[in-house]
Amino acid sequence: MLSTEKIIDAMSEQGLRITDQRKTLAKLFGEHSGYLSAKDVYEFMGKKYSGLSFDTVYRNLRVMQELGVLEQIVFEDGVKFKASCSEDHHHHHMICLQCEKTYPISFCPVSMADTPDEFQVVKHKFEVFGYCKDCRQPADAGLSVNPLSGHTGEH
Amino acid sequence: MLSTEKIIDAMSEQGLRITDQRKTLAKLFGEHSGYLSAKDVYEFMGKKYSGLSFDTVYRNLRVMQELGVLEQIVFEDGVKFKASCSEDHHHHHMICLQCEKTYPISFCPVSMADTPDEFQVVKHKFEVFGYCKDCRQPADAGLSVNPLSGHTGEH
DNA sequence: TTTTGTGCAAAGACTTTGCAGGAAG
DNA sequence: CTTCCTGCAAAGTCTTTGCACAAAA
Repeated sequence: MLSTEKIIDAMSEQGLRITDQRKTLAKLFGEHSGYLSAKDVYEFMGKKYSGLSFDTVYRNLRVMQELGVLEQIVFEDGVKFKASCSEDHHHHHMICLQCEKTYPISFCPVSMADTPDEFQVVKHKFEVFGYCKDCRQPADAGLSVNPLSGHTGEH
Repeated sequence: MLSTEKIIDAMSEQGLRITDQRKTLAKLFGEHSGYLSAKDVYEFMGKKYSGLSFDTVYRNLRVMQELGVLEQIVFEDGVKFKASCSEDHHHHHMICLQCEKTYPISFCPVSMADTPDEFQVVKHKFEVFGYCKDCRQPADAGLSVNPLSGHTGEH
């Protein structure tokens, strides 16, 4: 994941002005490895900047995403952001349903899925959801822990 | 994919009233194998029902999704619906970026991704995007056709 | 001092909710 | 004839845009 400094450097190199708010944003994402919604970010920033407006948060999130320092993912419950991965090789993720931190998976299933030749593969998505070691749930919490019985978006 | 009749039967069995609009909805999803947005559905239904209101479309889509006859997926550009899969075994999908039809993939990568024991796997998502045989794109259309170079949401 | 960022206000897109009349069973 | 469905109107949520002032380089 990109560090606070790398985020600031990247913004600076692209000619963006390094305002105090943007420094704080860089720090937030540089130190928080989970996903954050625009509202999360607004609430966090609001603690420091009393007159903060929502549109500036949106603008900065968008600028940072377009610049490539933030990744934007659409979850069922809305759009969320986190610092881009610094790993440069292709990989996938485990995502914790509690803290929304991500952990890399180096295995890539695409070559093993026998997609017929007449289907032109462009991109793919492989995500494993569950609870990380810090957020373990009781086994009987009503959620299956059998990897083959929990389904999301695979239909 | 569920047929028009199965959709209607399921709704009827659950005590839902089979109105003309709902018959048309069942027919739409029973015969269209791609994903449709609420707007798509509204526009289609609007051709037949002049005084149609958006909220009724939303209500019916939600009811049908909660009943299980429709599947709802969040794409980058919004929420979309299609008839539920009738296949009862676990599978994944190839999704055409042009027509948004889906094609089953029986291979499931979860067991092969070496998720550490301390990560409690709950569910997973594996989707392959591209162009189906009816929607092939020229190879130089600016989109990679290399399955290993196209990335979406895997970071 | 020039260019970009910010807050404010407003609007826009999408979705949900309360209500009263109308239709299904 | 009872219950559910529909359209209408309104409101709610999330996000974007235009403008004038303020701040960065």
